[in-house]
Amino acid sequence: MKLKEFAKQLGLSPTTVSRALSGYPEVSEKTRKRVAEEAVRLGYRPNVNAVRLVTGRAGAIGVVMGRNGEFQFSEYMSGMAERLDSQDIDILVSPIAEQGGKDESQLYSRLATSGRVDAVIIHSPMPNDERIALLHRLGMPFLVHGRSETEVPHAWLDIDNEGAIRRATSHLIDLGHRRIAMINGRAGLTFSLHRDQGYRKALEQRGIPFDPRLIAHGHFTDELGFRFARSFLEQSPQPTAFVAGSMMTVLGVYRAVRSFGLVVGRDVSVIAHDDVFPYLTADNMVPSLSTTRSSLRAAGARSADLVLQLLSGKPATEIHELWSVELILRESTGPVPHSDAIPDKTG
Amino acid sequence: MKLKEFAKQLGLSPTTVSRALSGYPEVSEKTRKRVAEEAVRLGYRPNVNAVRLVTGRAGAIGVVMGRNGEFQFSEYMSGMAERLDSQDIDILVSPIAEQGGKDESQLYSRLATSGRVDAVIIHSPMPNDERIALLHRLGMPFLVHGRSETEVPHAWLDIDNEGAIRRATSHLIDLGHRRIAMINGRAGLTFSLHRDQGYRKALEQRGIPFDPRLIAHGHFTDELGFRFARSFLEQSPQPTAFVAGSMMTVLGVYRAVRSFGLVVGRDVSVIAHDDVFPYLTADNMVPSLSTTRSSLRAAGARSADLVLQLLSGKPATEIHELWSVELILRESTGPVPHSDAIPDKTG
DNA sequence: TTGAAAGCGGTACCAT
DNA sequence: ATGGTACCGCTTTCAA
Repeated sequence: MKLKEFAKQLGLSPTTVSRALSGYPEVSEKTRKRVAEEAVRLGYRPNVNAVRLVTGRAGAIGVVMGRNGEFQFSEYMSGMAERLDSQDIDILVSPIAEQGGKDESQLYSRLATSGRVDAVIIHSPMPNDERIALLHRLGMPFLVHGRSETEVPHAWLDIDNEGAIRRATSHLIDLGHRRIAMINGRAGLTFSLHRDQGYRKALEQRGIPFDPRLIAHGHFTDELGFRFARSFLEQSPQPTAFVAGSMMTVLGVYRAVRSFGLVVGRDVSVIAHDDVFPYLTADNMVPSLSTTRSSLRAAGARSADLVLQLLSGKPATEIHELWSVELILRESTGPVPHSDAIPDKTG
Repeated sequence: MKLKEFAKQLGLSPTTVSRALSGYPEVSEKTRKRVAEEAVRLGYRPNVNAVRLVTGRAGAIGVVMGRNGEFQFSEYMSGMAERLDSQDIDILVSPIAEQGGKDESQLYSRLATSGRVDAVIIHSPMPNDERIALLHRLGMPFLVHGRSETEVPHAWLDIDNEGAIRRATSHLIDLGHRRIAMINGRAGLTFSLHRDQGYRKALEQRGIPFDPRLIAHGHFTDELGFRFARSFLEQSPQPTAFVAGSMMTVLGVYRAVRSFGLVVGRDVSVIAHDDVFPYLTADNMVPSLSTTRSSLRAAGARSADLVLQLLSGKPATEIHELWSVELILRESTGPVPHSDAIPDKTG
């Protein structure tokens, strides 16, 4: 059913019908109501492609997905979807090309110039991210999930990674830990850097020297969690605590600790960042896991909001949101067990 | 840059340029090459919305995401994205409405009648799935990831869930297990039913009575894996083996087994279905986990292929693909330990 | 308050 | 092999 046909059935002009459906004020209330009812009854829906062509709006937000299907992705997307449910806006997931390569910028150029999206959301930015410069140059509105340090103005939503890890590390220090190992995300990404900084600042505050042998970077996988944790535990002296980047990482860390005949929460403390997944929860781990927590789903929902604001004209420079992170202590963190623990006297 | 303007710069008509870019045969090779080069140089890209309007094709495939961000989602999407990378086809993730409610059918109607997608992919179908009837009625091409038992003709790609679980269960029986617990997916979904059938057939073949107290259904979460496994282990006699529906489930199962002071692979055997995730692997579990394995990423890629075939005119009734599943034995499965094991003499 | 008509940016039929 | 032009289905001036 097309507009013209639908209008004819109502005995109105396409113009009036279009206006009625779009909520223009000059249509009489009576007419508007009748049109709305009949549209439902007869199943009339505007052809989105015609609307998009004539209005110049795509009615879609682009999300570029990393190559290796990250487990965090669906949680974030669910949040976005939830928020956009009421709006008539689509989410476009882009077949992504190689990491940071030429292909990737081509992808963004294509997205921008072909008019299939009104805005783009970028994930896992780097401090000096090319994509940000590129999208800015192309004039495509975008939101950064995470942050960058580039001069280029950009809207962003991020969690306080530095603060979260600083508090987590400080807490471990308070418990008497001195050799604290850190299993962080991929090197070079802003959030990994922020977490590194949080870790180092906490040590610094207490005058504990930073030991590069106690820090590792890589994807958030069970396997890397295990391998890194094992290699740390092979050191002498052993670390007595771990700060892990994700729930998946922690699975590997727990296994590694057990494989050394040690007990998490007694011999070794573990704390990790939790993005809150319905299928894997910190409370249910044994022992239950102390975490820095921030809902990724909520971030997705809020991201959708912010993009909408961006599209309705709010300047990118005014869209900066930093979320604080909860620190939730459970059973996986405890005092240093051995007599060689040096109680802290400075704080 | 618009077609008209671009054509003028080349000293050609819009018609010729359009044809050259779309690879029509009647354009001279020389012209085609020049047009292609200049398009890159001047950055000309057809406005997709204009193209969509005039051709009637949306250039997008719709995927409806479940409400609760399932962890499998990103893996499947990655596969699709990988496959569609070369094509100029978008993936539209729909803000999903309630499970099977009116909202959901409205969502599909909207997708179908508004022309934003050329085809839709349906997940987690039920034996008599309303969505299938609906999409068929609406004339929207669709692929079912999984299967249904409806009369309505539909294209589908599925893995052999029944065969996989039958083999897994048979293997456990071969090892001497008689009380085998099954933690399956959500009740009512086709794949859960198929797995139930595989489980029951394996028992039947060996004359082992089916005990409804040994089967449970629910979401694939760590927590449910734990709770179900514990409640099974509280029974007397205890089950000596578990068939689990997913990698997340198995995390809970392992924990539950340990909480009873039992050892997986010695006191209790465990086997699970593995969709193959980069972040959580069967090989790395302790003990390593025996699995029925099938790549969800590959399924995503193949799904994209099949949808493309569907769109190029292949009848839905000719698109039926059933993938067999690998059975991979690792350390989590072993013979029944106790003397009360009754060796099987029938097979 | 309503309607007529001019596009939005392409594609593809019909000529040449 | 190339060009002129009538659409695709809708929004939005402009006029009534």
